[in-house]
Amino acid sequence: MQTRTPAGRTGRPRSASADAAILAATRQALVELGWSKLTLGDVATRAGVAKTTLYRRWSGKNELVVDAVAELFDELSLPDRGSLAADIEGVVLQFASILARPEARSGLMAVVAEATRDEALRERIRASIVDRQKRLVLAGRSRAEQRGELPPSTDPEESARTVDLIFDMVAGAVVHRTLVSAEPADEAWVRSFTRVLLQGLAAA
Amino acid sequence: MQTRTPAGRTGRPRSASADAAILAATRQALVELGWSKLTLGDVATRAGVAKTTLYRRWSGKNELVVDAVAELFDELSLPDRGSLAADIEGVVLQFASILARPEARSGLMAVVAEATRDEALRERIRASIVDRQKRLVLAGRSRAEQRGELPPSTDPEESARTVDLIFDMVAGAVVHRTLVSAEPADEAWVRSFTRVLLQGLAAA
Amino acid sequence: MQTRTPAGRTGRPRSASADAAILAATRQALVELGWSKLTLGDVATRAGVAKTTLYRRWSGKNELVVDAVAELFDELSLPDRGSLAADIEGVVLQFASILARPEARSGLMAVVAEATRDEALRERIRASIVDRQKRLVLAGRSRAEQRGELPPSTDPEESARTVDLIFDMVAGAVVHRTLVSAEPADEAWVRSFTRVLLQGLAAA
Amino acid sequence: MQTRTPAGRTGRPRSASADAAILAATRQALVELGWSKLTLGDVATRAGVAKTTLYRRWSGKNELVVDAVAELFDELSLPDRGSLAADIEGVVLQFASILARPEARSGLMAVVAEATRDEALRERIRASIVDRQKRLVLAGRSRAEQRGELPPSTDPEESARTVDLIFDMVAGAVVHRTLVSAEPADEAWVRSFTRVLLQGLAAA
DNA sequence: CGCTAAACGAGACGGTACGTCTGGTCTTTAA
DNA sequence: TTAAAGACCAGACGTACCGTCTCGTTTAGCG
Repeated sequence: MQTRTPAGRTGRPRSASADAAILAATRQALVELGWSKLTLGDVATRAGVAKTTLYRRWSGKNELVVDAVAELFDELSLPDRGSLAADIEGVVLQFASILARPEARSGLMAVVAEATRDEALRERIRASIVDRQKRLVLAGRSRAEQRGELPPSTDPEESARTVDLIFDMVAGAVVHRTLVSAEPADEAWVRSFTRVLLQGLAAA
Repeated sequence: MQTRTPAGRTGRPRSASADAAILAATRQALVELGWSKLTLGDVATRAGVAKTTLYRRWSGKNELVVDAVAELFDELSLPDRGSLAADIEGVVLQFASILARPEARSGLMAVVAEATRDEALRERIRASIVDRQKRLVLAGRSRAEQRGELPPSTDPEESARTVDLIFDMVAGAVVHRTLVSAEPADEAWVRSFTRVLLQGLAAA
Repeated sequence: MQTRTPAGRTGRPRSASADAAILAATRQALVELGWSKLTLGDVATRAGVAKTTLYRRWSGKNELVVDAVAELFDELSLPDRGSLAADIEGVVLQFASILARPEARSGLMAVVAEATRDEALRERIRASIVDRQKRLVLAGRSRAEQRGELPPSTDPEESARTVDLIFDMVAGAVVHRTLVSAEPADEAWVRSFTRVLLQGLAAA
Repeated sequence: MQTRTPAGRTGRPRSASADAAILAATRQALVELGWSKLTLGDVATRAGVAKTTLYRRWSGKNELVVDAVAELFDELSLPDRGSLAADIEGVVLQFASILARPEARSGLMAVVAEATRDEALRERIRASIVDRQKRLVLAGRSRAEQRGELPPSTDPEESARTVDLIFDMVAGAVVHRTLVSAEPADEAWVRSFTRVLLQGLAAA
């Protein structure tokens, strides 16, 4: 088993492969069982790891699931489709396709629910998932400015507010469509939604 | 404890007050403990009721919480504030204020998370909560048509699609703002959001 | 499953058959595994009972084993073999044959060892096992007095001291012979031992 | 840290002081925790030694405790008090005073209990503790023969049987009095016991 | 002197049992 | 028949030790 250099000096170093195996096992268990029937003992067994090894790295189910789900969103990218509207449609479709995967659906919503009572968990979600993907909004605007589709932003505070609003509207609408209304966020829906969003932003 | 006449004739009748006591106890437990630490035994104790009584009426934790949360949304109404934009701002603010309550936050998100793996639960949520509140969107549009702010709708299918889109955007954005971004959906934010939404709908 | 009337009024009564099944399973596990490898989870499984049922009745491994072992000694009796010496030989042989059983050996010594650090356990052992069997010494003396082999006891305190001494000598010697020296306490040994004991008591 | 020459040739020699530190730490832990709550990790920590060092020298908890307890009995000696009876009283009192120490009580009984299911451990106990102390019985008889209190022994086999019987009676009675009856083996008790034992042996 | 090889401390590893808690069911007496 | 009470089975929880294993680090004797 491969190892990595630990912070401290002495003692057997932690296995690096164990982390990856545990996160992969967590996602697999989310697919098969969902969040509420996922048990850490089962995850450990699937990962070929002892329960103690799992608890040595994560303090509980919520933290583990956040990390397992966060990795899923790293595959998001901003494809260059020629126009701002098309770029946004593209990334919204990618987001919808991730949310269509069962490990993302039940994992993400469950930790968000738990986070309503746990400030530390909320912060962990924001750091690992939300803020991490705001890069997409920023990249989209910067590319649109280069194309001349948008004027260069002047007021940075106003700009940040707009980024947050866009993010809440995009993520919120896709999540609600997918998970609550339980309808697919397909191309037609994404096109309608994107048109409303962009026209509204342009007019406001 | 008061009783009501049951359908059948013989035997001890079911207590009518038990239902209300159980739902109230459930909301109280959601406030204090959150969904994941809420136990049915504890709810029964708080309600002054035996566990068997609880199981006789609800099949499990999820169903109970859905009913307990659904009652919260019945207080939503569409105030007449003079214009479509103002009406929408009003109802969005009401929605945000409900979501600010802890029993709604953790209860709602948790059952939505569970529903990702449970078709029957998803249907129950849609019936008890979502579809039940679409009346607000319909009432808003009908009032706007009467005021002449909107032309009368012609294509009923197109109309239903628009209602769904509005609902996903409103509910999704408020939920994401409140629970994920963990920022308050205050008047300023609601005004910005409403403007983008209405302008976008008008242009599209 | 049979039940017995509980102290309280309401609620499902405890299963009486569970007690017997658990004690029997404990003895079986002592035979197969010994004290240190006996686990309460395994005992529960053998008894066809949930762990909670076991913990509801006994507070831990030691208390359970004391009760399981105590039952073994209830089969001791004082056979009438015609003379004091022969009676004593008989009961010592019975005692040795119980100690030859593996469930008695490892169970008894282990709880005695634990009792060195646990006053409550020591008291439980004395009440359940030791004092309970002093009846044999008393019965033996009373029968010997009736036969005229011993004069009637006069000083009750002196008499109690003698009973204790006899008990310590008999039980101690048999236990040490059987468990420490690991030699069988067979008829020859018992005869030698009994002769020394009785002659010594007679002379002193 | 001091070292002793090992059997092999090369490599770092084992630390001699580690053995003593470990045995002392074991006895200390027996006093504070008793056998069942004594853990090898804790003993290693107390001794200022790594767990691996401990396992390099002893194969497990039982072997370690046997060695730790065996050292306690090496301080037994046969004082010359002028007569056989007095000599025996003296050594029985010494034995009782060792058994009054908590590290001896819980340690000794626990390993005896374990030994009921472990032939190798039983042999180790007999070699390290029991047979090692039979020297006291032999020394006592030889001194009594020199004094003329006893005739010289003729039949060696008969003689060995008697030594074993004496040992079982003495050790058994003191252990039972101390650990099971939980009464002190004080001078008065020892005198009563010794009188019965010697008179019995003399008569038989 | 440096080389070699075993012993050292530290601590992570896969396991196993702990004693507790919860979920959902069942069995009693009382209303 | 329903209610309250509480025992029941099943199984997950998070912790503690077990005995083993890998590290990097001494520390002796031999060349």
